[in-house]
Amino acid sequence: MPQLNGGGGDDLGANDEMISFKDEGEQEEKISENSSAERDLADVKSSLVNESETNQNSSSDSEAERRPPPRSESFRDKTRESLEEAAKRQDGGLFKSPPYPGYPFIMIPDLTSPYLPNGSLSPTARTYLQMKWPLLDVQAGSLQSRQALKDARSPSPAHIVGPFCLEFPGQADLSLHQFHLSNKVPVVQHPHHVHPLTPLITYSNEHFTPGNPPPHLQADVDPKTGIPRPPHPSDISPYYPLSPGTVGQIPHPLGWLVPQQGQPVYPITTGGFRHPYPTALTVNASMSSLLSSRFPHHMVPPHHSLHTTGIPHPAIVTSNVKQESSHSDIGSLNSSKHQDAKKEEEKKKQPHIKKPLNAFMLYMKEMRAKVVAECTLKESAAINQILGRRWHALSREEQAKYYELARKERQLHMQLYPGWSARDNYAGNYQGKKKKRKREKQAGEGNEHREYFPNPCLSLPPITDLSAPKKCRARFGLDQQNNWCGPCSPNFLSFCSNTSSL
DNA sequence: CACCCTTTGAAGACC
DNA sequence: GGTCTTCAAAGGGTG
Repeated sequence: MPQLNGGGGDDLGANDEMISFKDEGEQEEKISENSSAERDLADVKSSLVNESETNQNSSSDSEAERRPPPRSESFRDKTRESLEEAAKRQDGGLFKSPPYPGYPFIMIPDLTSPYLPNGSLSPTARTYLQMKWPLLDVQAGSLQSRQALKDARSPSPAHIVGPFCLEFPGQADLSLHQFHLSNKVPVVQHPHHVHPLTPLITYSNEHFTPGNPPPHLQADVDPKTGIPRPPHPSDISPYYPLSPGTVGQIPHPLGWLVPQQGQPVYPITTGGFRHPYPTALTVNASMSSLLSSRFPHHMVPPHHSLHTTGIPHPAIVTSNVKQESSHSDIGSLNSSKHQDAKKEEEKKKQPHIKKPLNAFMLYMKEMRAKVVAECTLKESAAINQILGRRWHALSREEQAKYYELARKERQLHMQLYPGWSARDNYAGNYQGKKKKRKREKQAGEGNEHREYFPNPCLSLPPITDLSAPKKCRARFGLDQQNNWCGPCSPNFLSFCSNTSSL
């Protein structure tokens, strides 16, 4: 289990002890197991890398280099080297080896170890935790069961297996040091060179016997994949004291948690959250002090309820509603209309809580600037195509970082907005900015079965949607085949099979 | 000015 | 349970 070098209380030292592979044999086994699948994936991925991209990124290229080498031994060695490098680089000692072979993504520090013999938190641990998980100091309490439920179905991509690779600190990929989750926050180099993804990084197994994980972790296994899952943040929250002053000094990997340079980067909602949001989520004293120290008083309501604390979150977007005008209109409305208007108004007052970003979105956010800089492209659609391909070209370990980060985002989002559902943002529910979805149009135009020709500069072959027949079947059902479009109808299929056999 | 485009992933809806 | 749809970000393009 990852942990801080807290046991001895000597925070940043003892670099040479950091990479202790007590479970090396076991780990090697697991790596070997995964290596073939990893090779396959790497092959598939490398085949996805188009020429234009590789040309564009001759400097980087290194995507191929970054991919895990086929040999597990060299992979392990490389990992070890990277770990050592990383450890030397990372303020000495915060980053340690992946102690849990079975915990591919374990990045939560061992929170039993950061404490000094006298019971207090070691300075390093305290600083680290304050930096990385300021908002996780939430007394999750009632949330835990719910979260556990969600955890069980939270994504754990089957292709992401094996020990978490710490190669990235050793990579000269600046972008990884620029990671920000915040909206509209300029990408900047991390001042302390603390990897922004540090929550994803494992620590020394000093206090862990690989085969004997803590009980609360043992039980945390993805029921679908069987892959052990890292503990969710609420597990660590009780050990996560905050003191105002230290947090703001270092940009948070989840950038929105900490206002950048004192700017209210994210709009503070004055309307609070809608009623269904429970008040069970509370902020402990240290959290409150953090908030009150970092935000004006009017932003920090006196009472409990994290969601009413006015924590600036990028996910919150207040709709631009002219409340005054609606007030003046109310008088002229009859009672029913009045009520409707009132409801509508209240609806409009609700802040728009955005979906947490998924792994790819996080990746895009980080890499977009880099791609824009490398290419002359400015069109997001084209850039996103490139990013999509790069995403596939990423090694499993690199993708795992983003999956893990996204998972933490979701957990955090869930803690901040326990009652929120993605459904809330569906058109019709959200009264703010609404888009006319293209899908609606496509359904009528029947272009859902078209051949898809992506950006020609990406030199991709056209993709014929072979799964098309399933669409109408899913949409209308088997008993309404008369509603199926031509290509979806069984007759059409038999016709195609006949003609193809000719 | 609102929406489209384009990507992947998560979650909800639908059959 | 499988499939589809919507929405997350981004910003130039389009009507």
